Amino acid sequence: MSEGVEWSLHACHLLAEVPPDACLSSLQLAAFFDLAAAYFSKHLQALTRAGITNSSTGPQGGYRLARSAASISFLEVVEAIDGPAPAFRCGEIRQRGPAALPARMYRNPCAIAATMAGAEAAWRHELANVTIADLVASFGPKAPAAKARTQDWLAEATGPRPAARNSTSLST
Amino acid sequence: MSEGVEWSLHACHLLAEVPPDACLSSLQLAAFFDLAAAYFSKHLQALTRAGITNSSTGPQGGYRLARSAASISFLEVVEAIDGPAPAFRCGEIRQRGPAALPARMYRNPCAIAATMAGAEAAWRHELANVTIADLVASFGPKAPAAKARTQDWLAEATGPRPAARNSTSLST
DNA sequence: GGAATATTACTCGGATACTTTCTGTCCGAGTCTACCAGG
DNA sequence: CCTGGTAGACTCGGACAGAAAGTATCCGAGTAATATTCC
Repeated sequence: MSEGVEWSLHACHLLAEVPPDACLSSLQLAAFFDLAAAYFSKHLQALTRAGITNSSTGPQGGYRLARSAASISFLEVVEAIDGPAPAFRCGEIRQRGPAALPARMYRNPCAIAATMAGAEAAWRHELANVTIADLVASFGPKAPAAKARTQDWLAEATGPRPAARNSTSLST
Repeated sequence: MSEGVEWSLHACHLLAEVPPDACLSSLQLAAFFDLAAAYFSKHLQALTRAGITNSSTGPQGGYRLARSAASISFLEVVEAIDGPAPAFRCGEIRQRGPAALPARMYRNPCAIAATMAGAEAAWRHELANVTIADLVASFGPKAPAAKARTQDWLAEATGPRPAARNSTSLST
């Protein structure tokens, strides 16, 4: 599984903690998790393409959740990054080789493919039943210190306009 | 997921249909499914390394199941080919960045990693509950024609010694 | 004819290239903000 | 003082290299059956 899945889930969690009118740029998100900003933005683009996040350009622009955190499941994020294709792809090799029968004889699905599909369905079911909102809900009680720290960082990131922030530039 | 998983599961199914004293070489197995023999043997080696199959060298050698088909689960085969590592690997990125806390504060597992692990456990549970014997049991009733065809091919492959097969060689 | 032996052919196993996917980086198009000039 | 225009800087988005894993192939070590030779 792609590493970007982990990054994207954490990003969605953080975006869910942001006030609804504010947003975070890819640089801010990358800074929060200490990730390669350029590569991370690639995954954020995928989230936007999937309708999970919205993006705004220009100053004060960035990403925000496109809908409520309760409506975004883990599965959606995973599929947005890794694609909707199932991990196991049946090549129908049972229809090949000297002992094969005419194609019309294979009406039942391959038992191997069916089993793998069932396992994958169970996996997807688990991921579909957990949302970003669940993540947020468990964050406060389980890690109050981290939550407070995050809120402070968010207030710093979204609150003050960067109008007069570099009064003391380091010009030679 | 690697394509070799599909190949290996089909190979185990075919090996389960073979009489206990006989065995099939990698060339025979590859011929049955019309696969690249050299690459396919690589996966069969992995199955042997995992203790799923036994191998014999020399003429009349080949692969056979190392134990009963009922004791070989799909999960074992998948892990033999793709490795036992979980698909999702938690990079603990929550511990990075400017809002991170000292490492000792992170005693609870990452909620994201826990969710992904839970989904993967469900997937593994499904695969652990299906064995090669189940495959064999469903093969006959569901596809009698294919089963008969397979048995014929196996009788041809394991039965006659290839002593005097090339009486008409194509020499010049 | 029977048995021991050398030969032969066939098997697996690991070491070696090639392709696709994933990872990582960069620059351009578009947009909002802030500043400046004019009325 | 207010308004319009302009310049600037910041954002996303897609196009461009590098690394890793998966895919495909080959040849060598070892073994069991076979054919030969001798008794």
